[in-house]
Amino acid sequence: MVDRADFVRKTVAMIEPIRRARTGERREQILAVALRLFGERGAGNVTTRQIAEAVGISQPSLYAHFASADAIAEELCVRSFDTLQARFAATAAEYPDPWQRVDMLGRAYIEFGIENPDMYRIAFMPTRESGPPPGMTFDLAAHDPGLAAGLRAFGSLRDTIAEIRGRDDAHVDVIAQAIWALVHGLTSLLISKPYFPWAEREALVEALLAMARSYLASQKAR
Amino acid sequence: MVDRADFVRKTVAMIEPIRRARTGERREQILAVALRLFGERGAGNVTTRQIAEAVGISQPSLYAHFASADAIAEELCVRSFDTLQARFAATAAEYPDPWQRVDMLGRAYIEFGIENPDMYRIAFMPTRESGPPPGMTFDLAAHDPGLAAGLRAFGSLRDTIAEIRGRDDAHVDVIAQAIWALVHGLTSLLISKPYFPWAEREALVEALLAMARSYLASQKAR
DNA sequence: ATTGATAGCCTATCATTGATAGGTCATCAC
DNA sequence: GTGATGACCTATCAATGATAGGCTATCAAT
Repeated sequence: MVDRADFVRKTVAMIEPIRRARTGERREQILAVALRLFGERGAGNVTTRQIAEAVGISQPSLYAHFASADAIAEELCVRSFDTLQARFAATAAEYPDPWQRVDMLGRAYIEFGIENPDMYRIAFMPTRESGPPPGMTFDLAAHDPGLAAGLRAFGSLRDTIAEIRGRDDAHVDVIAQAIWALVHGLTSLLISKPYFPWAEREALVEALLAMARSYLASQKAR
Repeated sequence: MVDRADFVRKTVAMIEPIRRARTGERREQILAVALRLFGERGAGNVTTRQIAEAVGISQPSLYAHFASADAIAEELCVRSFDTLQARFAATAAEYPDPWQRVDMLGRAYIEFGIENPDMYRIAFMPTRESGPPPGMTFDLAAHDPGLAAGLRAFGSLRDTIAEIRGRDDAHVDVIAQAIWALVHGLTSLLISKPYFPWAEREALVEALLAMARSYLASQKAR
């Protein structure tokens, strides 16, 4: 199987004139191919050899462009979450009412996760626990780019909660993190258990966001 | 490294009289060792050779007791969730008031996840999406024992919601699943992002459960 | 045009991993 | 005893991520 693919690649290389990709060009090509394969077979079922074959280069050549196999997934993940951030920014701009905005941010988040299950999985459902080695609690982002990208998006939610609760409220972080947990919970379950007999998705989303709303409302009344 | 461990095992085997474990005995021993190693290094960082070495047998011998490496983790996972079910049953018996019971079930769930991060990860944060092959939507449990075990526990929550909302309320499933998503969200995030600057855990738990409570209360008032 | 450096690519090869094949032998029921 | 069972072993696979070391297309500076 691999030998045959390798044979094809070599044969093509003999017939076609040798053309090398320009700096950065091949790198983008690898990312594009990897993204496609991730979508087709799931991120966990794609090997470096499959990527290399699809690109048309040898497997070790990948390492000239990326430090490791994970680095490829990581970069795709960061880029993917940058689009979430953009979506959040657009949503925030569209809904001046912070109450409505929280709702729409939550929906955008869940939607993003469902549309990009592989990227979401890499960022927030890692196999191994991520994070810096013990004793290094600073610079978390450098050790978990996926988290860093996700959190830039998370900022929009936190700002909106601050707008509702007042910027000085020490509870803002608690509420923002709780709402994050809430939307993450549904998103990750829908991704990891697609065959579960779920209730209608819209009803679930609405119920969860209603929980957040009624909590915020009850807190406001105090 | 492996050679040395192998040498030690062989030497011991030469000195000690050959003693074979009785049927079922070795199997339990393997599970116990695997559980310990999972806790020490994380479930994803334990290899079959490490387990075999710790048990004192050769790596292929594991396959006389388990069909695959995953099967070991799977069995531990099922057993682990059976303890959650027991905990749920005890909690349900202790709190006759369904409102209070929902609260305590949620707390028990989160606690369980934090105390058994590896088992929780295996059951609800799989690397690949679980489920039956396309076209086979029945008998989900047989294809995902971890989920099956978890859902037996989930039943307690659903029953409690039914007690609050009335058994005929079609919304019971939506609410129960939403609350499940809610507690799962916090649990999985605390497990996968332990280094994140979380707010105080108790405040987060309380905020999330308060969200569920105020939603249930607002629904009741209608 | 020549040259030197950069970088893209290759072949060969590792170590590690989960898993299988086939044989040996302790144990136990009869 | 004796045969069946099954626990165990050695040898060996194929697949995977990764590294070592060499070749050469490309391009800027001379």
